[in-house]
Formats: sequence, C-alpha cells, structure tokens
Amino acid sequence: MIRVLLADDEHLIRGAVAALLGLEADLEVVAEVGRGDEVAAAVARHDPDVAVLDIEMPGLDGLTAAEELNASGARCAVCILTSFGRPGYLRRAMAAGVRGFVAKDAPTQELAAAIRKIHGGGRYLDAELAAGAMAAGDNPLTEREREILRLTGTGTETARVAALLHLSEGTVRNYLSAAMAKLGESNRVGAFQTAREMGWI
Amino acid sequence: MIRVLLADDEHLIRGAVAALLGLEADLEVVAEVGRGDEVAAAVARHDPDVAVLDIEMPGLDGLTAAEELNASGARCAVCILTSFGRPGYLRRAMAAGVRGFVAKDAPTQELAAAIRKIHGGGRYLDAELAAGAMAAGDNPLTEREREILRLTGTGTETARVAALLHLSEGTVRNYLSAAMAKLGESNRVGAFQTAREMGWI
DNA sequence: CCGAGCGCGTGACACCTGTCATGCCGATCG
DNA sequence: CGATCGGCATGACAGGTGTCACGCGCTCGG
Repeated sequence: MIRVLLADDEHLIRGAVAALLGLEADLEVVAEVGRGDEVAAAVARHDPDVAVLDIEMPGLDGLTAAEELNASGARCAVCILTSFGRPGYLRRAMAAGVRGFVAKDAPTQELAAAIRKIHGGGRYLDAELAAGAMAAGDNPLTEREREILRLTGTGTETARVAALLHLSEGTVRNYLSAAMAKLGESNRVGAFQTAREMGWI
Repeated sequence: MIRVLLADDEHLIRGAVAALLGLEADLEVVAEVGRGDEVAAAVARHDPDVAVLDIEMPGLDGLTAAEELNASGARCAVCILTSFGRPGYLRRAMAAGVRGFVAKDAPTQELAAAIRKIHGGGRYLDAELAAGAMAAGDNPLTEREREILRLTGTGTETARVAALLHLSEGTVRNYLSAAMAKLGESNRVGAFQTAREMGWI
C-alpha cells in the first residue's frame, strides 16, 4: 500500500483527486492539506510515501514546499501536480529533488502511474513538458529584474516601485528595459506576460 | 438516477471529478468532453439532466457554451464549476440561465449537492461569490474598451492595436484612459489586471 | 420634437517610459 | 595580478503614454 499526501488549495478538486486515487487498490490517501505551509507538518505527522503537491497554493507555493522537504531530508518522494506546465516550474522542481511532474490535463491514469513509478525510486516526467523546458532554456532574469517585473506586473506605478526598493525611477525603468531585451518584448506588459508564461517570475 | 455531462479541459481533473461523482449512488456521469465547442453535440447525443461546465476551455468558454444551450432551448440544467469566482462570470452565468455556480475550492460535497438541487428545479449559488458579485456591481466597460484592454494586456503595442482596429493611436490611448478611470487604476497594466480579476474582460 | 446622455473617434499637450552611455563593485580566470 | 564579465545603479534624451477638450451620431424620455 502506497501512502499518499495530497496538497491542493482547491478543496473540491483535492477531494476529487482523492476519490480518483481511492479507486486504485494499492494507493491510500492518508492526509490532505490546502496550504503549502502545512505540508511539512503533515509529512512529519503522517509519514507518507509520496507527497502530491500543487504549485499555486496560499501560504507557500508547492515548489518551495518541495525544496523545504528536500532540505530537511524528508523520506517521502514528491510529485508536482499542476495546471501550468511552465518551463521554469519544471526546472525548479528538478532542482528541488522532485521526482514526478504531472500536468492536470494529462490522461486520467497518469497520476497513479507517476506515483507508483516514483515510489519505486524512478522519475516520472511528462514528455511534452520536458521538451518544452529544454527548448525554453534557463531563466535569464536576475533577482532584481524578477522582483521589479512582479511589482510592475500588478499595476504598481514606477515611482512606487522605486520607493519600495529604495531605487531611482530611472533604475527601475532600466531593469525593465533589460528584462524586455532578454525576453524579446518591446514593453513592460509583454515582458511580464511572457515571464509568467515561462514560469520565470 | 441523475445523468451528468462533464466539461473541463484538464483531463486528469475531469476524471477526478467523475470519480468523485461516481461515489454518489444517485449520480451517473454519462459523457465527458474537453472542449467548449463539443458541449452542444454531446448534450444532443447523451441528453443529460445536468451539464457541469468549466469556464476556461479551448474552443469555446463554458459561459458562451451555456448561453448557446440556453438559446437552443436545451432541456438540461447547467452548473458552472470554476477556479475563478469572478463577479463578472457569475453575472454572465445568471444571464445565460445557468442555475448552479460552484467554485473549485468549495467543500467536496458541494458539487453533488448543487447538482441535486438544480436537477430538482432549484438554484445553487455559493454565498461568498454571490455577495462578491453584488458588491462589485455591473461591468462598466464598453465593448471597445474591453477589446483594447484585452489586446494591450497581452503586450501588443499601441500602434499595432490601432492598426488592427483601424483606429488612430490617440483613440486607443483614450479608450485605455477611460477604462483606467472606470477601474480606478492609474496605468494600463493595473487596469488590465483588475478587469481580469473582476471577470470583465 | 429636442435636449440630455452615451458611446465612438480624434488631435494636442504634459508627463511617463524605454534606451543608451556610463560608472562601481565583486567574481572568475588565464 | 590584471583583464574581463555580469549584476547593480544612475541620469539624460527621445519617443510612447495618459489626459483633456472637442465633435459626431444614436437613442431615450420629457
């Protein structure tokens, strides 16, 4: 019996996935959490064999939670289950020691297959996503660029961003310009969108 | 036995929701589709009692599909199941004759409860979402404003937007200015984000 | 009927943005 | 060690952006 922990902020979906896994004779969902920052405690308490983590979650995102588990030397294998097969996500997941990466639009049986595979010590990657990640290459943005892109991407005015980061307005514009050049976009809106699309923010 | 049609573009999630509903003795999933433009044909063929539609789908979004069903006088009741409880979505759904609206982060049992309720001729609305929709009020944007906001929101340069719509650049900027005023934002990025947040685009 | 209101469309002006040249500092490497 | 490269930071300039006043046509309600 493979003991599974499920982390996803959408309660109904979490229950649905639990129902799906419940149909498998060799899988048992032993814990469910709805926030990233509850993952570590739940793993400690229930000692699952496999943790299935969504990425977009309140508190702490699934990738950071996976990094945390890895750093603390947790025994359980981690499988990411996400809507967004963004290249940057896959990279970060691999770097965090994640062994499985499944998209929410993968075939129905794929999650159970991934869980079995990684529980056996193997890895499970969606071929499409892996190819996409290879093609996209590494994240070219620096930390400052990401930070400024994040802020301006939510509609924050340049002046406010500058104030928040204790920078001159010109400097903020310059980071945006650098990000735009790296991303091949001609304005901040496009730069933000493609950076997000790539999972680089 | 209530016959249910399921429409969601995320294959694995669709299967999971089907598994969830399969646990209910009085519900039967008779058809699944992954695209909005396949909903009408599937309804015609399988004659379900209730159609559960996601909003974000390729081909045709769930709200438009619901409008289509309503216009064609289909017998089946429609329940929207979505990640995003945006006020504008709920409004459009109500206008389309949708009788149920459930968020993907609602409690696990809520979907089955909603299906039973609307199959019995009632309505089922998430109280939180309904309150939010009331508070937000109507969509203040005109069609032109929405169109231009959509385009600039994906990074398209003003000049290109103007060319696409056969307008002067000044006119494009003016529509954006109007949208910004209506949304209480001071730049196009913020305007796009809040318009999307509200489900007004 | 006819003014009021609204959506559409435009150009001119002030201001914000994107670009460029420049400098500083720490890390890497022959 | 000195050279080189990459990240951080800034100001000046040109061009794009947000605002405003204005005009056109349509649709209501008085």
